[in-house]
Amino acid sequence: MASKLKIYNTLTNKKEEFKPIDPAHITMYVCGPTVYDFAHVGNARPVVVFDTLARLLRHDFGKLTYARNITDIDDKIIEASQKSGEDISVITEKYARIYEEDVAALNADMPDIVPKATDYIEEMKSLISDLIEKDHAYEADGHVLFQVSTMQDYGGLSNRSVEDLLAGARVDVADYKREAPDFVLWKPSSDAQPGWDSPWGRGRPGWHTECSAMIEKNFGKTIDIHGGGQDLIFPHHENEIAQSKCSHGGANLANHWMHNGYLTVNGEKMSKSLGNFVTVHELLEEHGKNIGEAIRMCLLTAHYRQPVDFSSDGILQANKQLTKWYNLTQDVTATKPAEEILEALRNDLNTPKAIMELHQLAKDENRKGELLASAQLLGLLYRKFDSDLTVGVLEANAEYEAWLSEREEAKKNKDYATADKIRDRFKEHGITIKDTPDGPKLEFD
RNA sequence: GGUGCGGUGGCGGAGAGGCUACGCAGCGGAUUGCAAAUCCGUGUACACGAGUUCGAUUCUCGUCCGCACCUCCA
Repeated sequence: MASKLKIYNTLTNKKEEFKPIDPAHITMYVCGPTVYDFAHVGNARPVVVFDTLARLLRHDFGKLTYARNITDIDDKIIEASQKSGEDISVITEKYARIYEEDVAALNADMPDIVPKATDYIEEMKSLISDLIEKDHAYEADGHVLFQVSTMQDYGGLSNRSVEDLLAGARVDVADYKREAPDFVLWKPSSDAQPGWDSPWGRGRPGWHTECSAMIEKNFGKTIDIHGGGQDLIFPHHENEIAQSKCSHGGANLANHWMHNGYLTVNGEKMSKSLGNFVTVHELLEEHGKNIGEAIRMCLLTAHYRQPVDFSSDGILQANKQLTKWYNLTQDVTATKPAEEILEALRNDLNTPKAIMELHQLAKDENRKGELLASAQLLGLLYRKFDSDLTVGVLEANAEYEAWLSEREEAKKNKDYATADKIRDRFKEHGITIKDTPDGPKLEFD
């Protein structure tokens, strides 16, 4: 299918026409979580962004293979294990499961492939051997390091030059490194640490190695799209490129590199280290699973390369809007996504514009089917309508029921003083009563 | 210091060289016993300075400010 998709490519810092290697089969890889803790809303942003892109790609091209990895071997995990006394596999399996549940609540489909780092140890080892053979890597003190200066165009993704990196080393350089910017491909493990036998002794892979190995195994040398958060541009993606290119005779690892902006809190990046994070899990616990859709909508209200500021107010506002649309499309059958929406999305995934178009469609009596189909392309309005969609709607309760019928009675007798008194009584309980054509409804304030 | 992304109405947030989205809130009105919901109406905002142009908020340069990466981080 013909598509005029344009995406911003971090490699060139330009918006470019998307040129698939094989238009009949698109390949995309996105960096996933390191599973040792709950994912916060910032971690959820790439999930939602690339899930939305995946939906568009499937719509436009038909076949897409989308991979998102799970890092299940990492120093942070080892640390967590030593702290809690739990086995590493217990920790990683637990948090991988929670991650999948949380992400499902955001209506992000499971990727086609979810490779785990520990399933690719052999592939990583052969990549490392290959790099040593090609004189791009060297062994030192139980480590294997990639020698950055052996690659001429290192730094192309993040616009850094090897000279600058050599000159600007600010951190203490480990003494086994030949040069400051060299990075670890393999590191030794103590007996207490998990490790695998290798030609360089018992050890474990460095962080960047897994993605290169997984991509090669699952897709080959070059994929269409590689995605992740902006904080991965350097050093993670830069180093992936270095490893893969040097091993593959200069072939591009990915033709298009896409990076989403941060989720911020009061203008600052949401992050573990700043402590200003909110986990998806706790939001779901607090507001119910259905709030996941509102979180998704919030994340889509800003363009993916722009920062989006997190606030619970924003989520509630999104929820309100979704409820309106659900009401509007109650008896509607989805038809086809509107051309306006597709056009917006094909322009570097302009989701804010797409949402604006949803508002327009909502105004048009004759385009409800398109509204629904378009929203679903964005991963919204996917649930069957039911009256409990509203967050905070109360369960039936004998006492409240009694008050309600008392009030209905008063209303029937035009005894509005009593009716309003009962409304005030609800108010004191933090509940707002709303008379609708279907009878009174109660909502938490 | 290097690299990148930004500064748009009360808030959120698109956008294009000239036609100045959209949502929320606000205000006015319809409707409602009153509210809620709904519907109608209502707002010329684009950091600053210079330049290019018939015309710039949109292009160029400079200034100021914010955020981020350069160390683990989506």
